[in-house]
Amino acid sequence: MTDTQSKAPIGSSTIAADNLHGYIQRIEKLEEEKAAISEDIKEIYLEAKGNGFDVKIMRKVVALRKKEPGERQEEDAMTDLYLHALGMLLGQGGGK
Amino acid sequence: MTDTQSKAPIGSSTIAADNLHGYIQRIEKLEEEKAAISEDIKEIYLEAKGNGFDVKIMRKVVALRKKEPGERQEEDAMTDLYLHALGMLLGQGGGK
Amino acid sequence: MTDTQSKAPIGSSTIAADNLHGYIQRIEKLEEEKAAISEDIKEIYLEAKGNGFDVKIMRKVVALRKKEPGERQEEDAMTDLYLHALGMLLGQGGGK
Amino acid sequence: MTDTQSKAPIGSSTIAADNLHGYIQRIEKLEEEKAAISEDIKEIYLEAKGNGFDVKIMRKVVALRKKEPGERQEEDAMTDLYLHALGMLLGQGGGK
DNA sequence: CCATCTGCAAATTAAC
DNA sequence: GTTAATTTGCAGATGG
Repeated sequence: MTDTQSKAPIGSSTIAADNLHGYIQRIEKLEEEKAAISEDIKEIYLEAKGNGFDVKIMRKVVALRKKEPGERQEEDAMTDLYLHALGMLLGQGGGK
Repeated sequence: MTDTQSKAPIGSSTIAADNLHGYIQRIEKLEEEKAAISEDIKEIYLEAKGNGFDVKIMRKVVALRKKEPGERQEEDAMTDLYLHALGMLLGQGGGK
Repeated sequence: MTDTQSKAPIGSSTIAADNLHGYIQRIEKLEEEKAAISEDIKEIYLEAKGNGFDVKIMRKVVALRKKEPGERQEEDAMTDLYLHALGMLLGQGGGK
Repeated sequence: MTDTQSKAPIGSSTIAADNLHGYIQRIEKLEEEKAAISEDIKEIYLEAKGNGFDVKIMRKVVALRKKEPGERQEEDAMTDLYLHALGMLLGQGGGK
């Protein structure tokens, strides 16, 4: 197994540079797509605004709907955590 | 009364609610796509890392390429100016 | 009123450089203090751990206590927002 | 059995709770101080901005000064290497 | 237009 | 050493 293959990224060969190029290009492509989507979202908000809706509230609603499921998870995690702590206080294994 | 028809969700709440729903759904769909793309980007960085590249530097490179050359130079010049004012920048050629 | 006084920070005079120096020094001083406090906090956690407590849980508890008051505010804000949205749907002022 | 005395909050929950309380209080006190310092720092940046300095650049400068010179050069060299591999870095002197 | 605030992305740091 | 969590910096939006 040669050095070129195993690890060394740049400096030893142009293969590494090609790889880097590939990675960067793929990333930049995806970032463009992401930016385009952000644009689309903004346009929808504008359209909604044009139809009389309140953009700020809409954003809040979207944020809320995104959070709701996660919040339950967080609560569960806290419950587990408290149970764990309780177990510790009542004499279970030496607190880690 | 033209107000009801022409512009507003107001007054005919069902239609308004439907429209709102539509907007929200379109937005949430797009946000999902955006999140998926972010995931893809992260994976590419991971893959690159697995092949020996330095993720932090790659991010830096991507950021640099995103900036207009002029903007970049301006920022660099300003930074140099500040460093110079502080008595740093003793002539270490390296400059990023 | 001369240029030196009004705005231009660097390039025109050494006064600006001195000011910059002062700002940076004050900032760095404060950041050191901040880092020292972070160290102190870490030590307390270690001490607690040495006495059998679970550091991860303690961190969660501290975080929770920090959030609790704010969460009530957030809930209130959301309630207001919903009331507002409801008002909008029922025919009150044209959504901005 | 010395365990109860020597090490653990376990088994004597009141004492443990008291200890825990003490730790939490000390931590919260320190975190308040830390937050206050962060506020002070922000104010200094604001003040500098009011006197014509560029906050973003100042942050950059502070970050640069925090890094070991060697580390900094290494990072810069690596960035150059990557940019070079991508065919950029055509000789535009400015480079920070 | 400036300042403040929220939400997002990145970097640093801690836990495993 | 790698994932996960806290913290920090940045950008866009909002209100004065």
